[in-house]
Amino acid sequence: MTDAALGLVARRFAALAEPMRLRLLHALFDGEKSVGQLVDLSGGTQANVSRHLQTLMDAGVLTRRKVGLQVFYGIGDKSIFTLCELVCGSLEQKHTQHAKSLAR
Amino acid sequence: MTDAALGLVARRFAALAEPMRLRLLHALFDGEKSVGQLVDLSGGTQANVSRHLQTLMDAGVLTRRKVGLQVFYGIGDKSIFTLCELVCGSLEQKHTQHAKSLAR
DNA sequence: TTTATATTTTAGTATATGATTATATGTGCA
DNA sequence: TGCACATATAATCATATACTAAAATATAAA
Repeated sequence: MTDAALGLVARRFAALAEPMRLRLLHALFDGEKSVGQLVDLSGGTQANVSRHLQTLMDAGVLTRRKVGLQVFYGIGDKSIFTLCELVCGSLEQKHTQHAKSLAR
Repeated sequence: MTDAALGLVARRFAALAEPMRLRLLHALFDGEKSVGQLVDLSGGTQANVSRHLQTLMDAGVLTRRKVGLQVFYGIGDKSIFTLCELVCGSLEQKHTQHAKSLAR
């Protein structure tokens, strides 16, 4: 593992290490949406949503499509789905284990 | 997706969003190691390695076993393997695509 | 061209986090 | 008990990043 490779991997994970960005990704799971739609869905401010979308773009996670005044973002890297599923699954498992250990 | 859940997932990804921590995890892929061994393998300082190991512990990623003076850490959450493989695979793909587009 | 709309960018501030140095804790052994 | 070793913690500083408000850009329509 070279330093460069480790840096790239870290950057990819860092892109996913933010609740608002995860919320945006989650909103994109069922297809691409405009910035305005994402603002409504996420409840964030327009500027903040735009900035987070840019961060995700830089990380190579999203696609971007301009249509008139609007910009549509979508999930460009399908590994994102599996990544989120894996983490959610692992956390759920921990959660149920914890619940069981309390019930015992 | 609740706020709490998003926070947990973000925290998990944040644990992996650091080159030094990835280096430590990589060193643990073939089995548990003592802090001293990890210091040697990673090239970091003792204090820094210890701190990062604690961060990974807090994230629920590692196991910890004390033997005499030494403390052995290991990978406690197997989803880590798949997570790293997925990201590496995705980045490799991007890299080769980029190389091909240059050669074209 | 003017106006309105959607998105991006910039500047500033607050907070979080990583690295370093020094110190503390804990454990085995003489 | 006292010393040596392995690891952990504390304090500090520097850097990175998130959020906010304001201004800038870009495009469509009047």
